This record gives sequence, C-alpha cells and structure tokens, in this order.
Amino acid sequence: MTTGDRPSSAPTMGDVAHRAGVSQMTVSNVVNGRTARVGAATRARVLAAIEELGYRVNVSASRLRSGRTGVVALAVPDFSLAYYAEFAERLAVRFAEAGLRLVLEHTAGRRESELATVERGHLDQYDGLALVLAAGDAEEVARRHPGRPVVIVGEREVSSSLDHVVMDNVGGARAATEYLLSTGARRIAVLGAQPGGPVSMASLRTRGYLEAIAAAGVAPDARLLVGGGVGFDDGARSAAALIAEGAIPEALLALTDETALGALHTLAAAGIDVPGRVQVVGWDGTRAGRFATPALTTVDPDNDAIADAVVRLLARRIHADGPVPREIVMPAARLVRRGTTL
Amino acid sequence: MTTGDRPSSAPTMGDVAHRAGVSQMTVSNVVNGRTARVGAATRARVLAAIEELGYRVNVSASRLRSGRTGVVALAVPDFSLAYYAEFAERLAVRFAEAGLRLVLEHTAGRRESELATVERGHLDQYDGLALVLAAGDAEEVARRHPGRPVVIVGEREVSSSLDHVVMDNVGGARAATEYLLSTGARRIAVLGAQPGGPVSMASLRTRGYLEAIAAAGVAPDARLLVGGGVGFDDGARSAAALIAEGAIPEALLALTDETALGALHTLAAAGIDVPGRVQVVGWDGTRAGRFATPALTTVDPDNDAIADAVVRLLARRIHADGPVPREIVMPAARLVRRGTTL
DNA sequence: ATGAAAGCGCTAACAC
DNA sequence: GTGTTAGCGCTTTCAT
Repeated sequence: MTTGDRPSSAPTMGDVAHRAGVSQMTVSNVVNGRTARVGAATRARVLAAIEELGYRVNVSASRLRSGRTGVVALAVPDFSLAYYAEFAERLAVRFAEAGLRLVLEHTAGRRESELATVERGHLDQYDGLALVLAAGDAEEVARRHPGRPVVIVGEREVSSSLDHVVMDNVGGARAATEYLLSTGARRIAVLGAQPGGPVSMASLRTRGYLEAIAAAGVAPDARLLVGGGVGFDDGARSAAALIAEGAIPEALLALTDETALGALHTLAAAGIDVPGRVQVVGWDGTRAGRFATPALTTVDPDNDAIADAVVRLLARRIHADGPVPREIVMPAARLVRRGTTL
Repeated sequence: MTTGDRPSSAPTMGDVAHRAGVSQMTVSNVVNGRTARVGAATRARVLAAIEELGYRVNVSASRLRSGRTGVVALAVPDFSLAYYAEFAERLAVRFAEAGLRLVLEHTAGRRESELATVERGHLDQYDGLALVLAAGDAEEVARRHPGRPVVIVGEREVSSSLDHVVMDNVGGARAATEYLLSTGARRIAVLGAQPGGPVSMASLRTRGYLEAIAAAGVAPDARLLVGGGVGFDDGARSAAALIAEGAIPEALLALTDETALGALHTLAAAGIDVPGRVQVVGWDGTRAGRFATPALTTVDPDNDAIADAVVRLLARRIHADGPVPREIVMPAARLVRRGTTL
C-alpha cells in the first residue's frame, strides 16, 4: 500500500527505477557497484529509492541472466562428522575473505547424490563447487563435463581433468604406523580397516599401514584388521571386540578421531591404561581429540593447507579469463604426538 | 558437435523439445512428473531425448518462473560447532524424507548476516528457511516480512509473527542446577556465564541457574560465574582459572558440551577427580560428550523433538494453501545423568 | 552517463 | 493430451 503500485509482492528493479526516475539499467549499475557508469547524484537518488522501497536484488533472476552468483558450494557426505564440519568452517571463513559466500550441500555419501551436484542445471547455481568424494569416482564426475569450476577433495590422485586436492592417506598411515613400531609395538590393530576392496579412505589408510608393517618385517594378522564404520560407536564396539578376544593389541590405529575417541571410551571403562598398556592414534586433527583425556595423538592431514588449496584452485578458475591448467595438490599428513602414545 | 546445433553450451528444454518433436511445455510436464498431462508414448520419446542430450533443468530459471525450488536452508552461526553440525544432519535426513533438499548457510553469528538470510531476494532461492538466531532479534527478523516460510530456532519465546522453536534454556539450567544441589553441592560454578545483559543463550541459562540456587537458599557468588566463550578452549581456560584461585567448586555447569569437555581436560591434567571432587555437567547431548571419559552428564535439549518441530512447521507452510496460524514449540530439556555427576 | 530492446530458460494460464 | 503465448526479474548489448 505504502510502496506504490505493487502492494503485496516484492519491489523489483523496475519499481526502484520508476521511483528514482531513471532507467532500470541505471539501478542495475548502482546495485552492482559499476560506479564509473553512474553519476554521483543519480547514484544517490537510486540508493534512496532502494532504501525507501526496501528493495533487494532477486538472486535467481540475476543468476539466470548473468550466470554469476557470488556463491560457491561445498558438498559433503555428512554435516555432523567433525572432520567435515571443521573443514567447512575453515572454508567458509576463507571464501568470505575472497568475497564469496559458501553454502553446504549434503550428499549422504551416495554416489548418485555426489554426481547430481555437478550436473549442469544444479551446478549453475554456483560459481564453483568443492566436492568431497566419498562414494563416487572422480573420473565419472569429470565425464559429466561440469560447466563450472569443480575441485575434488578426495582420497587419491586420479586421472581426471579436474583439479584435485588429495588426502595423504597412504603416507599418513605409514607415518603413524612407523611411529608405533618405533615405540616397540608389534601387534597394531586398525579400527575401521578395509583391506583390499575398492579405493576408499579406509582402503588407502589400511594399505599404508600394511606397507609400514611389511617394511618392518611384521607379519599382517587379519584379526587386527577390524572393519566397520568410523564413528564413535564403531570405535567403541571395535575396541570391545578386541578386548573380548583376550589378546589385546599393543596399539590401535583408528581411522578417524571419532573412532579413536570411541575406543578410548571403551578402554577407560575396561580399566586398560592408555598409553601404557595400549597406545591409540586417531586421524583428522579435530578439536575433540585435542581435548580428550589423555589428549589424542592423531594424524593431521594439514587441514589448513587443504582448505587453502581448495580456495585457491577454485578462485583462480572463477576469476580466470582463459583456460587454466589442471592442478593436483597433496599436502603431507603428519603425526601429531600427544598423550595416547608413548 | 554430436548433440546438434548447440555445440558447447548446455542443452535447454527447447533443444529437448525439438529433438523429441514436441512442444517445450510437454518437456516441462514430463520433467516435473505431471504424468496426467502427457501420453505414455510421448513421455517415452521425451525421456529418450533428455537422455541423449544429457539435459538437466536449469534450477535458476525454474525457480525464477515458478517460485518453487524444492530446497530449504538452515542458517547457522558456525558450521563446526558440534551442536549445529549434529542438528543440521538431523534436519537433512528429515527434510529428505519430506522430499526437500537442505542446504546450510553461514551467518558467522553476526546480526546483519542473520538478517540478510531473510531478505526477499535471498530467501527467494528457497522454499523455506530455518534460522538459528545467535546475535539478532526475532522481532527484527519478523519486521522484514520475509516472503517465504521462516522458522526461528532460538533462545526464547518472542512476540514476533514467525513460527518459533524455542530452546528450554531456563528450564534446562534449573533442572541441572537442582540436580547438583540435590547431590549436596553448594558451590556450583557456571562456565560461559553471562549474568544479566541482553537476552542470549548464555544469559538465559545463567538465569535458570540463579533461579535454582536462589530457590535453594544458596547465595550467588560472582566468582563462580565464569564468563568467556563456550568452546573447548574456553572451558579449559575457565577450569584452569578456577583451579588457580584455589577454591575449587564442587560442581561445574558448563553451558555447552564442548565447554565441559575442555574443562574435563584441564581437571584431568590437574589430577582432580571427576565426579568425586568436582562434578561436571555439559549441555547439548552431543556424541562427543557421550563418549568422553567419564561420560559427560549433559542437558539434552531434546534435539529430535526440535528437529521434528522445525521440519513440521516449515513443511506445513510450504504446502499450505491459505494462511497458517503461527505456532511456538518448546520441547522440554532434561538432564541426562552419566559419569561426570554423582 | 544513461536508456531501450532483447532475451537468459523456464512454467502459468489458457486454448484447442 | 498437447501447443501457444506471455513474462518471471534481471543483465547484455548497443545506441545515444
């Protein structure tokens, strides 16, 4: 009523133009900060009209016409896993500094959902996408020829045409295992293990472990490769199973911090001394691990370097004029020794 | 080249229509599952054309025209706080069951960012929004008259026109404090406290605590109200400060699980027995608390009920024809007793 | 420095 | 059951 002739629906750029007595194009120029093309007085008038009408640009319309959005997406398998959550926060802060907004999408760790995020019609909503690949295959993603910059955050280097930030899964597992061996441990269990099978976080970390014990001349023992998930409950369950078997290992390499924390819980309940009787190593460098009791020794994937790389790789493509050479980055994982190891 | 006359850019609905020898509207009907309006044979031909061209609907265009999007957003202050992360995951699963996709937005806990999420042009991207209000005011949000369903997830009931899912902050703090008093504790510290000041999570929980001790005839002691943030570090620091003062309280009411876990870390390092010497209560019911050692007693806000309410309130408005009466829901918080209390 | 025209890709509304 | 028309709100392009 009070805003003119479009009583109930939102004011458009046309409404603002009308009120300011200028063309719609001038409003667009003001809104988009193309100050060179608008006189100061005109600009002031337009700004006043925007204020009076409470006008906001319609993102969908702007996006449809220009293709640009100012928004990037991060697609993760699960919002609640501490590792992804902390990674997302790191990215959000960095992208904000780069003038881009970050939104999170959810893939439920399903291959088809992961692929859906790079379909054109979907990806068109964003200037770029960082895709954490848990189930799917990077080559399959690349085959969809996404029309926008995509960075794969993944488990292994892969021969696709996409930029790739690779986790140092094999190297990290090897480093952790080597350290445990150096303390004298020989019977080292892996919680969340997946020997063989399709390439995945679990299979690669398991491989690094197997390589390290082989190099040290320690024979693998299938009973020490405890499968299952990598959540808190899985860790607790796996530790309980190991205890029930009677032959408690000298060390546990848990494939995530949450698995390690779950195992720690079970060990404490059973009165088993950590690290005296059993050493425990986690993976991810999460805050929860740092504040556990004892503080959790963990494989730090170098999350800052990973986040930096994702932002850099995406930003350079978003702002590029021509083609950009493909790049692969693999920050080195390193063991952070704290209280759960000797 | 192989797909016809639009070599490099993405195929449109028009391309599909052309190839299938039907009108664009028929393609739209097929894509949107309006099967009643399309013959089986036609449908098959359209589907084939879609497959051959690798066509995907452009979400932005569809959104602009129809207004509908099939996507809802949850705006949180911080992706990495376990409470929000776990809450987001709960919502994502529930919305998926309701046929809606959930994306996460980031407000950095800043009032202006919170308000920006409900601006028309921004909100138009979504069918609805759940907004976790940390800094801003619900009445201010309501004054923007968001053009789409918005549910406020907030600290207190408020006289706005928006649906509201309210945390039982005062009640939860009272219940936790009453329990601690019942165990004989008299000197109970609050970590993350904020006595007085603007209404916030911290001030309301502090109020509940003060009400409970007043009712028990225990005099408040300013030295027991330890301010600061509610992260791991804050909890660790606050506990250290309390220890340094020499007069260690009989119990700590930490305003989040992360604060409690931080405090637990410090207490363990100082060799102080929990719960024998000091009891500790957290707040949020996170998984990390459940698997701490000892397992953390916590105020459970009833996150399932909160998530159910958010989905229900948003869905009923999204699918409503006419106006919908405003609703306020406040699930009761309850104390979950575990190992850090007597 | 400003404006007019065209159209991004899609769907609502109606005609047949 | 299928087609035609119009237009969502914006920005591109080109004219002045």
